[in-house]
Amino acid sequence: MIPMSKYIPQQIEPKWQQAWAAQGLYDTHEDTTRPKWYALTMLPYPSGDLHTGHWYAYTPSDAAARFKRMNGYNVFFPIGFDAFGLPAENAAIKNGVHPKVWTYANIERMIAQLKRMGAMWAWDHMAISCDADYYKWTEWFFLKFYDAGLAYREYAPVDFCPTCNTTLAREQVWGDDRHCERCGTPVIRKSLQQWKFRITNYADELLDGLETIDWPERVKTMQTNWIGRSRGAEVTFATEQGDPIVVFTTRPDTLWGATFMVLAPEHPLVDSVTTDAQRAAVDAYKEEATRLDEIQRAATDKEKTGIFTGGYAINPVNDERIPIWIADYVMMGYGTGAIMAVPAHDERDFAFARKFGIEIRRVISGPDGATGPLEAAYGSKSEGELVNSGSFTGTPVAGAAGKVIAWLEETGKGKAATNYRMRDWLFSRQRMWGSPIPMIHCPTCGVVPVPYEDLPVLLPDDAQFLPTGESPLKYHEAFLHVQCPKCGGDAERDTDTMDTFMCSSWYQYADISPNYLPGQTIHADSMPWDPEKGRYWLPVDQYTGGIEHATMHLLYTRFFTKALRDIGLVNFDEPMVRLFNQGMVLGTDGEKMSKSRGNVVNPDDMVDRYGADTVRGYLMFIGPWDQGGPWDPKSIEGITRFLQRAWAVVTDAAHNPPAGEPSADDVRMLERKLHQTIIKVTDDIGAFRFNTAIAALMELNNMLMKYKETTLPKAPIWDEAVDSLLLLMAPIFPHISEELWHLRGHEASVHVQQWPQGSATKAQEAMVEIVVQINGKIRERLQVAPGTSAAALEAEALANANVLKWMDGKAARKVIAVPDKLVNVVV
RNA sequence: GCCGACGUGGCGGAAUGGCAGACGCGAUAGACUUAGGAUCUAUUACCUGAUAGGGUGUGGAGGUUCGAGUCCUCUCGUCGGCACCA
Repeated sequence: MIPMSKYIPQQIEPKWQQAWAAQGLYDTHEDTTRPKWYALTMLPYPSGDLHTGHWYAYTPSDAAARFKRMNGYNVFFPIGFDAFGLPAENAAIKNGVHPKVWTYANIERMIAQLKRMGAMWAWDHMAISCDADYYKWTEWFFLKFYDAGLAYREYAPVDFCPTCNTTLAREQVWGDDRHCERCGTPVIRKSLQQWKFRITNYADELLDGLETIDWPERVKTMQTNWIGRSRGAEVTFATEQGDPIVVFTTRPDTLWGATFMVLAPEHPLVDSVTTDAQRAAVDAYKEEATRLDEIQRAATDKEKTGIFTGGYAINPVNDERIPIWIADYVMMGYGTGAIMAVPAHDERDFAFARKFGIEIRRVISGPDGATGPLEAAYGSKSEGELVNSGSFTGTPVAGAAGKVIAWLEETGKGKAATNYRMRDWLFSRQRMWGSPIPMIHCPTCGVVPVPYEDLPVLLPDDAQFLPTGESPLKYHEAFLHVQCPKCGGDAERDTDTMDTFMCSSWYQYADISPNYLPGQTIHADSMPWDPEKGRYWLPVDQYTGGIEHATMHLLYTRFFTKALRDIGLVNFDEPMVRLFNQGMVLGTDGEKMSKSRGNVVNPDDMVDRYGADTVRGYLMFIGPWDQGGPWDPKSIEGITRFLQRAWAVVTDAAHNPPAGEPSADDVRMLERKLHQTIIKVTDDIGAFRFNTAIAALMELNNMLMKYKETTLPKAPIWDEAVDSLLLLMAPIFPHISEELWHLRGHEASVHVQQWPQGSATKAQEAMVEIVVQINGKIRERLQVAPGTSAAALEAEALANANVLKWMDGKAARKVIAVPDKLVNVVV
């Protein structure tokens, strides 16, 4: 007899967490007899305080991992820290503590907080990206990319955050006001020497690969937009002097409508095409364009400006002479920095031509055959046909572009071309707390890579942090000065560090065997992780994390994996087979939790009060995981009550059983409910629908609660139901289910048990209720055996007195009968 | 401007085209209790009605269907992404 007792999570949770750790219950072992499952959640930054958002990201993914494990998978579920980053450095400047000290203190604190979640993480595989034996490999990857021609250094205008005092990648500049993704400050433009990765080499593959992975459509759409592939043609115009000017166009079918050409103000041919008469005005315009920042230039509602260069270009399709203008609506950074302007069929060119009185020549007829003057640009690609277009006149516009491209290629006037919106990944950061870029600048030899054998380039532990806005590495003599590996002469190290997205691009590989080959000399042909373990575990089967990384981390890590494949380190194309984006848990007021709003819910307080199981369960109960939702301080009580009732079901039942035997009907009813619950919970957890899984668990428990003082607990089905309930609860509520499992006399952990098998036959209702509708309105309900045929249902319905009453003597015009569902009589 | 997601009780939410509102919170009434912000029982979309019953109802307007929260068209609103990208 299980003694009656009370559910006190504060007693059982630490007890089981310690027991699990002592037993090594969650240690990872390769095991070829079971299918592997690599489950990973985006690693946290060690800010020093775990917030509710972390709980919302991690505890459901833990439940999903536990579920997989109980379903026979050998699950690898690592945790670690994405530990480089600016907050550590800012703290150093403020408090004079080295970022390393600050970071590792935070990590220690956060590990303690994370452990309270009761998750099944493989702590023996924890990777920390600021460990020297981790960033040794980050540097190694850089050198491999450099050797493969994927890393290059370029002097160009770049986005710079004046608050973070560093350059940013385009992906890290957000919103209409072009602000810094991490601090919100609007960025400024600076021209600097910066390191970039040729992610654009993989643009097509990054786009096409989206079709092969099971990722949310939202992320795929965002990446598709971000990559921004557009297909068209490059057409070579010529200046009157004979210099070629290549333009990119998506509408080669409108070439005959080009009435002028526009160059970006920065275009290299501007000076040579400009006539002396126009030179002063052109120079003034160029200066004005440089002065305007990107935001002002990019404002779409801005009035078009531009100036005639005095020069002319020859349109290769008809040898027409067209004026060359410069205008800031043409960007040097996209396409070729030059366009053919077809005002009749492009909105922007139309506005420009209207303003400056340039000819608008129609080369596509309207859907009605109209060829008259246009009041607005007509851009249809499907309706109308080409007019005034030489030998192409009369070609339907649908498909015309392809025909024109073929002709351009035949005649050598142009060729098919594809352009991308995405740019190369600028990853140099002018900050100290990141992985050093292992490059040396030698006055004699130029830029020289650090030899692989000399890795890692270590960050100095004695750097001085001053509020100058500049990296301490620039002033650290011991770090800075180095002998050139090539000529042996005095040289300097690169003082930029890598974007932390470089570190997080490969943590899924680091986790396999963290800090691989610690302290050892590594070479160009070394392997950054244990190859045998890698073959077993990779790639990641299920990745989870926030959508905010859609065009940053989630794009970079895909690029990284494709580059590793081409270098020969992995044999797959995509790092994460499946992705799930959880939503955001909001404050009580429905707004994003923030200190300034004062709506922050501290998870540690909640765990102190309710226990981890309640917090876990409540977060999963709020709503669909990908939707997020507001924290309701009252609603969480419902989960605590549920757990208390589950406790009561186990500990109270059959203390004072009434005399007699349980009825067969009751036994059957409980069996039915049990199997319905198993089927529902299995489906739901498998699809991350934790909210409805918990609702189903509550329903089963409510039934057990209702019958616990009856004779039913004497029946074997009772024990089966209670044990199954605990098994079904185990992924979401690991502590209480473990405690109750043992209270019921089981020896082995609930978490190593087999997931219960639901039986559709046993879940079948004895009688089903058939709704009878007259003209779609419910008028009667029939109890019939499941599977009763449509014909039998129809007969029974039409014989029913109440049905006949509502039919009001009219004949049935049509009867729809659906077995186990309904009968609809149309009169 | 373009693309995408989402609009259901007082609240969070549930519903393979087939009984709208599961489950939970809150509320109301009752039981137990010295007490209750504990626990248990019952009720709880709205209108009407004493009950039975009847009617209405998933942002709005149409449509498809025997039948629509679900599918289609238009529209309003909220949120997100992209945007002088040629």
